Amino acid sequence: MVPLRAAFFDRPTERVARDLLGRIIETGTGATRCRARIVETEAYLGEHDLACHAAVGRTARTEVLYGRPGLAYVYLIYGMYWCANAVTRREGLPSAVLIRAAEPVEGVDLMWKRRRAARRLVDLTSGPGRLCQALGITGPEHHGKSWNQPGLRILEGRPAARGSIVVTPRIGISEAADWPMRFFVRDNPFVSAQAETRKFLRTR
DNA sequence: TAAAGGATTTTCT
DNA sequence: GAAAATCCTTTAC
Repeated sequence: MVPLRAAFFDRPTERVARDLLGRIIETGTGATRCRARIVETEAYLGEHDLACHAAVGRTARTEVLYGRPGLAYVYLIYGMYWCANAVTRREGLPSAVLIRAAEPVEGVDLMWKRRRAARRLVDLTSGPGRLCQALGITGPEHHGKSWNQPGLRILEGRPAARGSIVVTPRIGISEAADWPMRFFVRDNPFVSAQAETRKFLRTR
């Protein structure tokens, strides 16, 4: 399978977020290779977007967001979990897509080992922290690296059909004006079980 | 099923 | 010192 190239990520962030649905995220090589089909993403648009880490400007933490399209922005959340993003748009424009959920397609045994708390299959990769744990993505190992290299890749796969994609408005899940746009595959069981998503699915 | 609280560390006020 | 692009467990209805 073919990895996505930098040009894929050098486009408006919302476009990249939508187009990543159905693509294959891959970690490891040989016996440790794991693959999963991306089913949920979020768009963080830039300094003007209060939901985006780059809203605070250029700091040590946000430096990678200003980097080349196609880099991995990996950060620690709540002191415990890693979250993985793909940097979008040209160098100097700080924006990224958070990969929130995926559907395991290869290396599932290893995912079960890494996700000790998981009881059901959907617990493996339904959420940004869970996904990183299942795939073995960490800041020390992967932050600032390219998504197009052995051991850390996003492959072309087959993009999700347009009719199967749901896009939430920035205002629509919660009242917060700084809520990000969320993109996901309709009715996919791996779409994050986060309360706001469930609420949105019920009321639409 | 839902709501609440704890874990744990970095970042910024 | 508080909040954070989260997850897990416990407790309550």
